[in-house]
Amino acid sequence: MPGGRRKQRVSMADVAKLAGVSSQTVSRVANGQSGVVESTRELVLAAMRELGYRPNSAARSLRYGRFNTLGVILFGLSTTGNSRTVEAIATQAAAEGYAITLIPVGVPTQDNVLGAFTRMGELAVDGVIVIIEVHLLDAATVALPPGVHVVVVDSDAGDRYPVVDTDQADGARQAVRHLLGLGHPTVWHIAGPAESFSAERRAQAWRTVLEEAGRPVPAIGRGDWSAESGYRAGLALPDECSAVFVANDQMALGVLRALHERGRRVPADVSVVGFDDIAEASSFLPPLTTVHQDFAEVGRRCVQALLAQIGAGPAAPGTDLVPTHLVVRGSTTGYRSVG
Amino acid sequence: MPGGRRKQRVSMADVAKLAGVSSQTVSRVANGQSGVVESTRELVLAAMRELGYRPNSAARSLRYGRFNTLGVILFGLSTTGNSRTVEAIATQAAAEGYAITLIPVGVPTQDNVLGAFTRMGELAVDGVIVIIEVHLLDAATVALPPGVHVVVVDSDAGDRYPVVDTDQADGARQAVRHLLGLGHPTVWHIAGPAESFSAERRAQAWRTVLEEAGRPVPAIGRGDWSAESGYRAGLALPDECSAVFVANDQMALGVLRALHERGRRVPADVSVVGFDDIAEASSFLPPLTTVHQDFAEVGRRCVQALLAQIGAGPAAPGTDLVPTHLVVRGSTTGYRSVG
DNA sequence: ATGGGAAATGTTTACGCAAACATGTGGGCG
DNA sequence: CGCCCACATGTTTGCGTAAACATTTCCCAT
Repeated sequence: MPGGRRKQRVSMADVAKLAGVSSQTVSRVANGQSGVVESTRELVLAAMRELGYRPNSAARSLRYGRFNTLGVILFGLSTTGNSRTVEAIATQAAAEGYAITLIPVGVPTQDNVLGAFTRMGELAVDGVIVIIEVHLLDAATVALPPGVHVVVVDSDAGDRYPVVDTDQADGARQAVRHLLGLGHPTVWHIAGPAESFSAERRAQAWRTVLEEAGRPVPAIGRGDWSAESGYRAGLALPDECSAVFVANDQMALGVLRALHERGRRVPADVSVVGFDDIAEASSFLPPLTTVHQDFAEVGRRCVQALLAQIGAGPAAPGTDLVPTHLVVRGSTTGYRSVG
Repeated sequence: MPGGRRKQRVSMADVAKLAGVSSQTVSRVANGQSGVVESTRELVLAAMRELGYRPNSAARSLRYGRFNTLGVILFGLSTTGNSRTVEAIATQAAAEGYAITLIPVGVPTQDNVLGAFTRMGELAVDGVIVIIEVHLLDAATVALPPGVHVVVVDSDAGDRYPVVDTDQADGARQAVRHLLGLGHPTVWHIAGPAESFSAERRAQAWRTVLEEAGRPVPAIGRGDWSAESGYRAGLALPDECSAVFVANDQMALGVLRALHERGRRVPADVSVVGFDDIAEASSFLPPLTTVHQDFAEVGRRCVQALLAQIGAGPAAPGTDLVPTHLVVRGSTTGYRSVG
């Protein structure tokens, strides 16, 4: 029964023996180097096919000192932003000849982050992209093995590492100004969790715009990014609220439901703006006005920044902001004083 | 300028020299083997810390012949199911001491799939999980390098590989039976793309239940899983439709919007059932009755099945189905004859 | 024909780690 | 007091690859 017991992997030496050449010649053929006569090349290729030869990447990595792999440390793929960013990273990395290794951190405790960083030090990666939006990163950065190339997404570590991020603040500004421009006296805000940098940055921008416009700053609402939490926050909005900027689209969905249940029409009575522009936003009832994030571009820039580091040595800290833009749909309209 | 040029990585030999022991002793300490006296261990650990030693996983892999890494081939993380399955896979793999490498296939053409499989052959992975729901897999399987351990998700490759999948058919049956049980004369269906196995299996089960119940089988609608396509399909539903089973929650969202625009109330005039139970489903207007999929369990079983193969040799083909269950919310209600 | 030289191919070596085997060291027991 | 054994530590070796260097081949110019 052939194949019952898996044979050893085929090495260059095996191919060389079958082809009757030296293993170095096999190596040359495998790497497409010149200096191998056509007939020999054919011979070697035939032997490779016959034996099903596949290069051993461990040996190759050992030889070259590089893995052609990037690590991505994150908490979860469940948030829209993360999965889309990771997808873009994977795609861009593949285009550059790199594979990506996922290093999930289960629960966002500091211990776990430290553990992931430690493990990562032993992983076969040439560089790391950290997608950890919470403040935990602060304390953990000290544990990052020295000499490891790092790019951080969505954080305020811009003083220590190269950071790529969506221009959260500008997106929030656009959202709030849009609502003020529609004549609303002020704008309520339902923010994400306090530990999140994005949430803080969006909330901060919201507050600043209101203050600069001399408008009252209403009490802030809080959610945990989930639609359910948005629903609860929506129920808590006061009756005089005519415009609300919600920190992400999922929570905005919950807000729409809460307002609906309270008999408040959107946008006639209340205008709602979200953030992210998830694919479903245009199918909400009503279609959601929201801030579009270019996750793909974030992923792309991450990879480029990291590869640049790997190629040219450590990069200067700093923040690279990807622009956002407001997409106006049906959930916002001009202010009409409430009876 | 120290650090301007990155120093060579620290090897066991460096640590050994500093600690004044042999590299083998360093190896023993690094792997926590017994047979090293405490004082020596301390010495070595101190040297490791001082030099910032980190084991080289390429050398380790070369030595052991294993990578402790699993590959995941997929088209994209943009679908809810994929990203949640991948997350579960990553988590479970991490718990078992394995990292996971993502191998994205950009556009689902056969060439690209073949390319990914070829590349994968050269990747540093001990096994592969294939998450490719479309029929393209058929032709591509021939390209899977022999001797590579494989588990497939969401496919009909059960005759060739071990397959783990959600029990699509049973979920669809529950959905349709629920609607019939509410008194609806028949049930419309908006299916996913024809190339998708899941879509086909859900549609097939829908048809079978109707036929077994002796009900008329209405013309099938089609979408591409997106909310937008669900919207279009919803606009196309005939007026006499009182119950519709939509192949995923995103499309169901679009259907809800379409029905709303047409002035048809849900669930009073039309009952709607989705599939997936995404987190947002409970915040739709109205909250969506849908079939819950346990993506986490799928991911877990994938990893377990794959590791079992790696440990014990090739596994028999076959399909491992993860149960689903219907979650009844506000989008379905008893049939009332229309006008 | 013959020497020179370029092109083709072969041989040696090191990458970092750890198993297998070899050596050293000290303590217990007859 | 001496022998032997258990345990600590050192040395050798090979995993698969490819750079660096060595050798062979063969064609061409003289």
